[in-house]
Amino acid sequence: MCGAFLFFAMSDVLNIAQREAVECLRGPCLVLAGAGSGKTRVIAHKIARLLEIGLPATRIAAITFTNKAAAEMRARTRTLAGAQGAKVMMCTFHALGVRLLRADGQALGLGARFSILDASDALALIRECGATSSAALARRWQFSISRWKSAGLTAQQALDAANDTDERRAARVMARYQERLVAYQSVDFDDLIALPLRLLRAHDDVAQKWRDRLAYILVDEYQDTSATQYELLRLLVGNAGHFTAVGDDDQSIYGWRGATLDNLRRLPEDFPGLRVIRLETNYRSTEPILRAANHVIAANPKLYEKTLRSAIGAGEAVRVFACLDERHEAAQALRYFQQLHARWPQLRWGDCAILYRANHQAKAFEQVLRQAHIPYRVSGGTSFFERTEIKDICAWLRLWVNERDDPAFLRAITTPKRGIGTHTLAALGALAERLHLPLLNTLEHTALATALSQRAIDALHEFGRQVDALRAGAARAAGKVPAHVFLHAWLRDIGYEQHLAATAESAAQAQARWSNVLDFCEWMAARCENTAENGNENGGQATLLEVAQTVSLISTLGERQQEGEDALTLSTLHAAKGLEWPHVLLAGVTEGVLPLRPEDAGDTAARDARVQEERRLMYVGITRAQRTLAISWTRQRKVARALVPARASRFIAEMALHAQENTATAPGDAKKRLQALREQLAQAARAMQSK
DNA sequence: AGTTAACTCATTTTT
DNA sequence: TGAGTTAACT
Repeated sequence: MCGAFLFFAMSDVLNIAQREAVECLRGPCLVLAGAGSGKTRVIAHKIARLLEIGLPATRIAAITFTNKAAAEMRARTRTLAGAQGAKVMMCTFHALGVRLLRADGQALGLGARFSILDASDALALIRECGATSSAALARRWQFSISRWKSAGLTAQQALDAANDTDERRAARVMARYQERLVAYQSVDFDDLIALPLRLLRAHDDVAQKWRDRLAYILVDEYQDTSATQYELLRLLVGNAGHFTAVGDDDQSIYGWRGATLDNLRRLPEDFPGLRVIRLETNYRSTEPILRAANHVIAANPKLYEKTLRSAIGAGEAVRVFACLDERHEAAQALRYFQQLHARWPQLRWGDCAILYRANHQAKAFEQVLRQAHIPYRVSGGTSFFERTEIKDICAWLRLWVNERDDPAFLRAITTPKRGIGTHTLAALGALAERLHLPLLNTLEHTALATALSQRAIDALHEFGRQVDALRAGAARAAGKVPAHVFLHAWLRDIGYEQHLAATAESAAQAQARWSNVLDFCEWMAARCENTAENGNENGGQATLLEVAQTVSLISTLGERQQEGEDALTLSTLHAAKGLEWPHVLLAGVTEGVLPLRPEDAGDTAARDARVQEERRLMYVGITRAQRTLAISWTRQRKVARALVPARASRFIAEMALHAQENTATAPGDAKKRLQALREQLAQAARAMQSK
């Protein structure tokens, strides 16, 4: 029985609900896809089906939240539908926004060659506009500005609506920030949603054009959409509403970033013809794990009734560890995984994960794992594109694309160092301001001769020449010279490797950074080669340019080195969404940690909302586990600097483990079950091979 | 420009 | 408590 189910799960045969979701090809469709219920499979099959009934690939769009998800979807679709599948537009909401703005931003006064500021670029600019040295204050402003923008407010409207001096100050910072963005022809992440929305609202012809172009839209992780994204979506699908939204209200964990379950609530009202299809068969986890998950989430109010059923069947009971403190917890965790390993020698560390609420909780685990020589990797951390060397290169690319990007200019002109200091830049800045010109266009101005030494002027001219070389070289190279050859030549020209050698703290660091730069070039070159097939009409000519224009939207370079590596994963619950492991330990399931300080939230309603989202976080954590799940909590927790007594999270009680836990299966028994499970897996694998 | 000393802030972070 | 960042000094 189990073997049959596993075989079924692994093959690409759809179950009844999945088939229903795939065949619902006209009008609005909501697929409520529980954890592990095969939603990516459904999306890929649905795209294949749409192509099959004759919809051109270029008229289908599949929208995701992460580039990783988009890449995964593309791979799955390509497998199913071949080259046609690869031509479907699969991108993030933000990348879609970029396309809309590049094509039609003119209507808003935005040229096609705008720069995209990532979160840290934007923060730096905001800080400058507010003339503050406090990072915390700047971050608060950024948060306020982000909220206002997402609500579609202008700086003036924000100022009018401001209630206190703090808000008024933030609104004034926003006004300056917006002016600078316009001057620099730059947009931030929020603009990538807010501006396309404004565009489509204000220009019906543009909206109509895109509605005609995008005949069918699929949205993944629909529960994570914000109000703005929903509005954009509504304008794009129009009244006919040929779309599929795939999501799970129980896995909505990004409320603090503007995601709202209202979008799920409103869907049946806004689209009366909505078909709602539930995927409730879970192909990932054993019964005890899903029972725990179902029990926990049952404590939340229901938006859509849904219960996960395991296709895998019986398994080991969920285990709970009470620990004294974080160190003890780490020691227990280590012992637990070592025992698993002893019981099951073939266990790979890559099959194991420790999940927790906040990043700092990783530390204790890292310590014990390092001591025990167990390989591990911590998910998250500084993303590839946040690294200085990559941001340096990106500054040059931004400047190449957009000559008005002064922040990029300032970064590029000082990396590598070329004897241009604050004095020279101040003179340049003053002149640029007087002439209302971008910094790049004042380099050659004769007026500089009076203020600066010949040496400084020569340095400026040399920089200008290098930027021109990048431009001209890129134009000539387009389509002829492979992108990486061109990029390497250019890096040599600006002497970037020497710059790294001169600025790094050690030779090893310089080497590591240089290899990151080379990886980055390789990555861009690879993107150039397949830009054409990613639903891009004007492929060929300007591809390196296009890649350069969108690098800000990417945070990771993809998993390459991890392939051969067998390491245990340490991850936050947020970062674990969408992933799965055979063996999972949920750590720090302590009241006050998960749920995290519910008493901090304002009134009762806010507190309830907080606990509900934390409960969904717990639910996400539980449903990451395939075979075994363990939970640990500590009798102490840190508040500020002090340790205070703590108790088990309310979520542990809600899991209703008593029956399973107290009659915990004897070790021998558990061993047998695990053995049986493994045999079933092997059987299923054999069955697939022989097929 | 580089180094040290003080200061700040601590939840999650797809783009 | 401790890391990470900034500011000031050399």
